[in-house]
Amino acid sequence: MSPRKKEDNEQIRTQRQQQIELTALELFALHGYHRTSISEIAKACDISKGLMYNYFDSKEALLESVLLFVMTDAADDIFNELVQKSKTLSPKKLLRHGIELFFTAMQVQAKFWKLSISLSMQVADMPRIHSVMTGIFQKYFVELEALLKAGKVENPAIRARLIAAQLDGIALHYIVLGDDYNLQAVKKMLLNDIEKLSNSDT
Amino acid sequence: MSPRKKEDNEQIRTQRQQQIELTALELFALHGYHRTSISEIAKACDISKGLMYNYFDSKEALLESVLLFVMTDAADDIFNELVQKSKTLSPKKLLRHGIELFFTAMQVQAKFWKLSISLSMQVADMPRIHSVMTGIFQKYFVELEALLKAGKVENPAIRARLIAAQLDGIALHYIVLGDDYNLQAVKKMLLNDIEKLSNSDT
Amino acid sequence: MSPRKKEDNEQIRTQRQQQIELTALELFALHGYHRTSISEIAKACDISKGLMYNYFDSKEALLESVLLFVMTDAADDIFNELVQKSKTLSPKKLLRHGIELFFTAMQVQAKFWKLSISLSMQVADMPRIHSVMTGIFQKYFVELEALLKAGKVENPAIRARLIAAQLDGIALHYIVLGDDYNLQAVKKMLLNDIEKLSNSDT
Amino acid sequence: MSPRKKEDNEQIRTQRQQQIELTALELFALHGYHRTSISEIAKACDISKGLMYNYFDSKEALLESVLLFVMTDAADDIFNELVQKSKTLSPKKLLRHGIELFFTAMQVQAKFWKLSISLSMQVADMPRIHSVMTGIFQKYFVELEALLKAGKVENPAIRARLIAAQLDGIALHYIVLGDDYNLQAVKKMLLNDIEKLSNSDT
DNA sequence: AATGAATGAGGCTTCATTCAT
DNA sequence: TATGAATGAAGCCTCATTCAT
Repeated sequence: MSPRKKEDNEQIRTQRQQQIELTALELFALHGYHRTSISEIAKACDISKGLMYNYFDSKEALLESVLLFVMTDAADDIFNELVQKSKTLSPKKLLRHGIELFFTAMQVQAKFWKLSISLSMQVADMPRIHSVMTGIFQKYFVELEALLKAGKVENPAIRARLIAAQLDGIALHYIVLGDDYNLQAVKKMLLNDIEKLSNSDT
Repeated sequence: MSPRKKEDNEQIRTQRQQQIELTALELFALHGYHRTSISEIAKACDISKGLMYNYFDSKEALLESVLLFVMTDAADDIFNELVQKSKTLSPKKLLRHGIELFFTAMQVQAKFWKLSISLSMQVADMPRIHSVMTGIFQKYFVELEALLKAGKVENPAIRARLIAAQLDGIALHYIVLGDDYNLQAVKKMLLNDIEKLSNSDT
Repeated sequence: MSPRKKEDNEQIRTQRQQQIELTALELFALHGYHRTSISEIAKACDISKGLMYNYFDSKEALLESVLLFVMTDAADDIFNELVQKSKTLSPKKLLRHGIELFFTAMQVQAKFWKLSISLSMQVADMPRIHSVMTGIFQKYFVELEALLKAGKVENPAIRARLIAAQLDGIALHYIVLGDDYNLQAVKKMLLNDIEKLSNSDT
Repeated sequence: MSPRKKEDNEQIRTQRQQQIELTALELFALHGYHRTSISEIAKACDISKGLMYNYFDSKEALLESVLLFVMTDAADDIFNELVQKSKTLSPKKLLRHGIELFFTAMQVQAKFWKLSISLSMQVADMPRIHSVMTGIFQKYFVELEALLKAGKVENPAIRARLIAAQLDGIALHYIVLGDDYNLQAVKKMLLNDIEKLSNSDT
């Protein structure tokens, strides 16, 4: 009945959607959400403006999609790898490894952090986006807390928040200051701190 | 023609300018830079749109001015108070006091943080703003470093960056999560950590 | 290749076309011609947008078709019923019956009236639609005139126009004011007037 | 203080507003509300699109303004003249005169009628416009009712609705059919009917 | 016959900025 | 110094229509 086969269409849709999301992530992260126009994204995707609305109901819906995409596909990577390793590594080493992953991701997936942080400041007017953002942070806390609990760290809930804040703060400074920021030295000291933390608990 | 003396005029000018900056800060922080129009600011100041351009060349120039104002007048408050106290308090107590000031400021001057952080993400396109922002952070690091050096903390330069990151990370989470974030518990643990840090140095 | 016989195909085509017209009438009347999109109609018909153009060359052609359909199939109902009754009823009773039919139709087929009237105002730009509309009115006059002539009413041509105007005016007010309009009282008085009219002619 | 004097500005505003409203009335009536774009109106006024929004918050607000303007400035003319004459004419002659005024207005102010009628069909989605429209009709009924009551016509409330419907129906047909509609003959018969109506009440 | 991805023109609206006064 | 009318570019979004399959 259908001319272009159904699977073909579905594939086209999926590909296009991902293409738009990736491009939007790129541009949102680079210039910020408000400075990036639908036109720009469409042009970067080499499609018409109108087609954007075949895939996303509005600019805000696109943003939401990008955030969810990034959260599930990108942020999860760290935790997934940790989950894999968790079978072989001790909690202590796992935490250390997790932090190292964070530093790598921060540099590699700078886009994600930049977008997340910049958005997190201006989402009061966008309730759906705000709830996605808080979801990201809360999940982050919870997973870290589980890791710390496994490592028998004292007061893991609050400690998780402190470590998360530490990491996000570093990311923030790194994003703003770029290579002027001595990331390696900071990382080294942080790992050293964490080491002591675990020691003091054993 | 001009019964008002020159000095009066200059004073009025300065006051107006500050009024505009304060209003802009308020609105930029509340709704974001892009969502705040010159019209809104003018209306909130009870002056005409045209007059705005008598004081600031452009919206971006106003933003720059706001940031500078905020950096010199607002952010300095913490350090100034610390400088005052530095004559009577030990470095250890001074650091503790500084952190407590930070937490107070974070809650009281949330506007400033929100604006600063959100802007700091999107300034690649605004070089002047970017350089103001990096200036803010660098100054922040340097002053903290001096404090730590006085307290004989090891490796004060990097430690200063870590503490600053810790604080900014907490601010970031607090801004995003609001009262869902257990600020008091975090603060308590952080102070405890700092305490140990200083202890290990004595 | 085609196991379906030709006649079946034609039947399907005709059914589809009517289905589209009916759906379009519904939606045009509900939201207005301009606020109803081809997409909406297609979705309501559970067919694709593309297929719409297999049946109608353009949105305007669809409108024209809808109007013609409505004129021939819907408006005629009143007259057809009258024609049926005309064999048994006296002209006087026939007129009375016709008016009662009109009131019923106005309430039951409000869609038709709403669409017809609203379109009739804006057809200067749509000559084909305009000619369809004028055709509807002229036919209406002529049939009413015949009825009046049979009833020996004086000056039936102009009287037909007056009665038609009376009815359309009532419909207009009823459509705008809805149930705030005292339709029953108006109907009663109108029938009474008509009664007198016929009386004065006997 | 003010550069261009306040009165000047007010005058400019008033003139522009009226100019826009008049132009909009013209175009809305000619092509319908939905087919008339803000762009077109602006162009016809020889001003920028942007300026339109200095005077009206939205296209719908402009429409509302046009309707109110037309209702108070145009529709009132008939009643005002009647009020003037009411001191010298008998109610019977007054009604006759009113109807003659209506016919004149219908031809002279065709725009108003066309707009009103065409809008009245499609305002279900625009509550503010709908309430303006119903207000127009209700006022119309009430004033006519008062006139009839003064003329001691039986059941003036319903009779007012019937006459109003009669007039609006004639207007409707005249608008659609234009000069094919025998307006003079219809008018003559209508006046004759009204004459009888009053007679039968004396 | 049928689909729906894709286009592109056009619609409404906002807003930084200019300028006559 | 001060106003606010005016501009024009740009933004988001809708939709009739086309076309490859």
